Amino acid sequence: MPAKTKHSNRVTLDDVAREAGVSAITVSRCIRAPEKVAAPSRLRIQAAIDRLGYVPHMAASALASRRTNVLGLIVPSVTNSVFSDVLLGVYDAIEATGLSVQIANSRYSPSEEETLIRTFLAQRPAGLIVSGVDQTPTGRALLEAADCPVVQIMDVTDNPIDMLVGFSHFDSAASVVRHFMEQGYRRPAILSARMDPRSQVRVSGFRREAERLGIFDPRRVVTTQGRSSVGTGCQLFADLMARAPDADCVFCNNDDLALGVLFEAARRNIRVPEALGVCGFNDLEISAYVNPPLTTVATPRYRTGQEAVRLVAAALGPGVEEAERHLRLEAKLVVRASSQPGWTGPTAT
Amino acid sequence: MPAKTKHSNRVTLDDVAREAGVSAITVSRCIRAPEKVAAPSRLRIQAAIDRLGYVPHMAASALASRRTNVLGLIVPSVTNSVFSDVLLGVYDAIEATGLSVQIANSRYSPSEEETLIRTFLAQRPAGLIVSGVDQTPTGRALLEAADCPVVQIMDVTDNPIDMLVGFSHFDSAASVVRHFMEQGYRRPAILSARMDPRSQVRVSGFRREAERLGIFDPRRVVTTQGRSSVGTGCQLFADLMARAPDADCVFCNNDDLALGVLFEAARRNIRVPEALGVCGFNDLEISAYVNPPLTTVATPRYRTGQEAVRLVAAALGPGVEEAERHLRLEAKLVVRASSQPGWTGPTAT
DNA sequence: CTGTTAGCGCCTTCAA
DNA sequence: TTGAAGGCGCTAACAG
Repeated sequence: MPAKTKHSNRVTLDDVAREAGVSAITVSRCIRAPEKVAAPSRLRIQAAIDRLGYVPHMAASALASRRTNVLGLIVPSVTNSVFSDVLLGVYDAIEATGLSVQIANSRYSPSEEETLIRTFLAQRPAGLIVSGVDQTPTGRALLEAADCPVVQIMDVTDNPIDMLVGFSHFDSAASVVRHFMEQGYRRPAILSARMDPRSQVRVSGFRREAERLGIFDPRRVVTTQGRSSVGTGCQLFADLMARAPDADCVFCNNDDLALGVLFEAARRNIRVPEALGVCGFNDLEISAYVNPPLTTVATPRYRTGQEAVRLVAAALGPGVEEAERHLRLEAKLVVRASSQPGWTGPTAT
Repeated sequence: MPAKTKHSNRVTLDDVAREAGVSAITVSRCIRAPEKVAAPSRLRIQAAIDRLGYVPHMAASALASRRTNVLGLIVPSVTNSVFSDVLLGVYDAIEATGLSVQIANSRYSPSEEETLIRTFLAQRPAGLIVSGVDQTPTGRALLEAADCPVVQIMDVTDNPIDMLVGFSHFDSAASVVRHFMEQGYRRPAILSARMDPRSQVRVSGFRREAERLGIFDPRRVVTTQGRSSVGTGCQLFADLMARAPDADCVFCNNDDLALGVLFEAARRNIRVPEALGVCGFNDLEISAYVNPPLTTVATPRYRTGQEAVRLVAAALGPGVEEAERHLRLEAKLVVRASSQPGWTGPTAT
């Protein structure tokens, strides 16, 4: 039998095997489970690997073993710091698992998300993490049929696809309204950009609670389709002042917007929190340092990423208890000066 | 509902072929180059694919064709907005290419980066984008030996590995010193956190230019190993005030730090820009909106991501002209109120 | 335009 | 502890 002709100059398992004087499968074992290979062989193999600069071929490995170590992660945005914090949690948690993350960006588009779900599934991922609970029907069906663990994150729902790590946007928004009320504010406004499903839920949470307390006024709801940013916050606040100058406090659907409101209010010499209470959403790092420090809702973004990975890893292992599959985290109101009229001026932190 | 499924009931190309009454290779062609398949067959195949819910197996495809469509991207941080903007550019540019991005996070560690280079190479990526030009010798050797296009981004060097898209950190920093000088400041300070290679170059750019102009004072160089953040900016500024209260302007190695300085200065009733000129680096979105608006160096992050992908795509196609392989972008000083003593108070934007 | 023949590089199974 | 045989699902290179 003629020697197999090699069409590429790649170093393969066979090359290493020959170099080490063992068979290919032994090299394979030596890489995946070194303890199952005798020490002498192991040493020779390792030496051969180093000498030849062997790098395993993942695709071949995936094909033969029918599994990949790819954890797919679909987020609506890579720039939004909300999701970059989730990423951080994911990356930190992934280390212990031997999995590798692959991020995809749906740009807040359900149909793009569906395409990405397809793409990921084509790679037979070890697991999949998707953002939110509002997949398209087809996307949902694909995920339900997927033979890998699936985790929905950043929101809660009554009928998750598989596993879930999230918190209630509705409740968070409602708690902000109550906080304003407790601080003595009576004419709350809400500012919101890009109306993705979770933003919408926050808006309705705000509305419901305000209605319940008898302090809702539709004039004080200002939204835009544009993406959320500090600049948008300035703009929306200007719009609000034009439409409903009587507003005495404002819930911004995220911290970017709230920061914009703070800066714009400063320019207009509107005193926060005396003349205007401000509350954001997410608790970005900067929010604690602006003047006045921003009251906001701290969302468990890092932890969400971490836990999602943990759930996938657990599902890949022996068995998961049903109780573990749905993790409802808490988003906590962090009260700072921007919503406390009793505040007395800038102080060093 | 998920997991634990027996792994033999996958729909394969053969299943589709049988269903459509053609051979597997025809189905394969129909997916990759529909125009090379007769219309009737194509219709039957498409119908079969839909009926069976066929999803191609990437690993098998990669193995057989000896190529993947994975573009590996190694960044030192996923949360740093500098890199998330690069990501945005990458994602926007990738669409036209049919490639798929895979991000890895080196956490500013050269050795982690080396590991990631190995991991990526194991997947036979279509291309690789790495941050900076300071890979470990081994990492560099791996990349030089890689049989795929490699792009270094966010910095410049005389001997790039392969292709490059970046700008000069040294020159940028020097231009900031000159700007301060022109505005009448004479005792410049520099604040810097996490001393990654690019930050270091900026510090030396600042130092050299200040020395050249005869206004350098080592007391006014304040650095820390911690990661850069708004809080760190507050802290470093406090340190500076303790060490060298005579400083009349400060170059912050990035906008996070500068924002912290602005907020901390406000708390200390230090007037910017009259008593203190402030300049940041990167031009984050928020910097234009704070009070006073922040002078900073606008770095071409989005474009860097875009161009890097374009270079890879071009290298994958027919032929690239040598001239195209090294792209030196420009980082531009954006002068705003925080460094212009002539500024007269807050104004709406 | 379509099919046949061979692998791609690795891992599973089973035997030694 | 190690090895031999076979195949994972797909595609390059040729025929037809």
